[in-house]
Amino acid sequence: MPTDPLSRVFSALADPTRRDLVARLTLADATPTELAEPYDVSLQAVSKHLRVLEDAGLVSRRREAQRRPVHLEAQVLDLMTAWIERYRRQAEERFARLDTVLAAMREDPSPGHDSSAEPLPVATRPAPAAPRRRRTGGTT
Amino acid sequence: MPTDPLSRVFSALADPTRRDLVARLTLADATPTELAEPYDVSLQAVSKHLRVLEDAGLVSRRREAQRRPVHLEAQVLDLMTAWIERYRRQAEERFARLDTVLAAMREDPSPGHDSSAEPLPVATRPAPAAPRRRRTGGTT
DNA sequence: ATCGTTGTCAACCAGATGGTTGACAATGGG
DNA sequence: CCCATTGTCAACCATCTGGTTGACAACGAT
Repeated sequence: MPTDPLSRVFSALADPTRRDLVARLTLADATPTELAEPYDVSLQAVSKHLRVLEDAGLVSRRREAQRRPVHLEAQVLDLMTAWIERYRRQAEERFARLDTVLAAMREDPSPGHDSSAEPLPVATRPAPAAPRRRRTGGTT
Repeated sequence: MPTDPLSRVFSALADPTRRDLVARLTLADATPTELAEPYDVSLQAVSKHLRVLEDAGLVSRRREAQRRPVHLEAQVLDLMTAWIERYRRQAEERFARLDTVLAAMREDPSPGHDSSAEPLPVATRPAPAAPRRRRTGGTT
């Protein structure tokens, strides 16, 4: 229930219909009936989808006579972009670091370290708690 | 089942534990046991999470003695970024267009329009109350 | 005042999801 | 050869999800 915001956004966009709704709402606000028109499901179903999007902060609804136009709140997308980019970048850096280490090893092959043959001590270190023993690693 | 790739990726990242797994894997490959260590769930549960991530193409597993190191495949993140950015940009363009229209209206207040107080006729048009037919039953 | 249109709420159902425990496959160390 | 370690598979369970239908709330029109 009190699912964190990021989970809600990802979850909201994990459905093709909801992604399509978002896509269409980038073009213009629209009412539930209009939004439902192209799909082969009941208006109620679409209403539920809209609720999910609203709970995720992706859309807002205002009241306007009988209709309730839905409006896209695109800023929330930035939340995801931020997360994704952060870790994509981090993954890239890891590769860069790994290259560096490999290069260094090639130049100075002094593996005087414990025989534990940790091949990529910097970039590959997994977790601190585990009985790290050796990591019979392939040199990739 | 044959859920589309994008849905699988979004869905995979809609879980905090799985996002954390991804985050940690940006730092280094790791085995399931190592990955499971910080969480308060069984190894089997983590194994399931990893399967979800694998099905989404976010990680790969290789075999290495008894262990199965998990490796992050960060490219897949680009899939999401592409989707998000596309529609974020589209939403922005819509705002830009809207500004243009508003500016034009200010310069050339060609009124005559019914006083229907539709403040944003172009970009916001939720539709002219068209006699949209009801969603007659199933298009099997 | 009543009716038609629009949309939400409620109850219900089938299937997916996340967790559990127990069994067992795979592999290297003794 | 046997066993300990590592991880997956299988069955089971509770909950969430997306869909349905039916009722009804809100509002404008007549």
